Amino acid sequence: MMKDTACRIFSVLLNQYIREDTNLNFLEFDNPFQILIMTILSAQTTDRTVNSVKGRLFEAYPDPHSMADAEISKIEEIIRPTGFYRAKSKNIRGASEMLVREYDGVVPDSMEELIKLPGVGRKTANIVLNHAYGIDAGIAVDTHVKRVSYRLGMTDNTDPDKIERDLTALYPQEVWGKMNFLLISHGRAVCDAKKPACERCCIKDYCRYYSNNNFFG
DNA sequence: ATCCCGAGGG
DNA sequence: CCCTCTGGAT
Repeated sequence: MMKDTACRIFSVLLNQYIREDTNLNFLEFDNPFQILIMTILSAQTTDRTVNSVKGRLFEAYPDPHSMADAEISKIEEIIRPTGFYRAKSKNIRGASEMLVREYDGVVPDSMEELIKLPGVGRKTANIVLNHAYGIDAGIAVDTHVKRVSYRLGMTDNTDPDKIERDLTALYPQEVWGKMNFLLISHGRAVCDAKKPACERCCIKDYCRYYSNNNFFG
């Protein structure tokens, strides 16, 4: 794919997701703690479900200090709809405690330190670095990024490391974090693995999967 | 009834 | 490497 096509896809997606007002907290680069928590919460669920609990959660526990003092059972009650709620609650509380104890309540800005936090692996850490700090941490290739970028034709490979290289070559560094978010969101909301909603896809005109009638072979 | 696919643990 | 955790979408 040509770089100008890739950049066109980026701006169409960005406008679409700003208009839909979904998960704008991921695009705000000003609250690393809430970005971290939202990212942990987002595993194995939908944007809508996460958005449905974030108000109550952050109203009760807006920062690492209050979250570190929270009753686990109270966190569980709030985030239950997002699934894996016992592990997530324990991790969210544990991470908050570690932030208070070891980092003065400040979310660290390096991969090594982030992945020490409970519930934070390389994918989550990567997204936090990109969205909370705008730091060059490459592009985290999860299955959504893999599927969407492959369908669009941004890569011809299914190896995550190769896909990351292809995507980072296609986009300027200052856009990696946002593009990473947009590919994941689009993969969840529209470009479904089994039943992609191509009729309402804002970038279908750029998609080789769509133009080939949802078929590769 | 089945899938989701990240993190952690065995 | 392989398994489990969960509610929600389908």
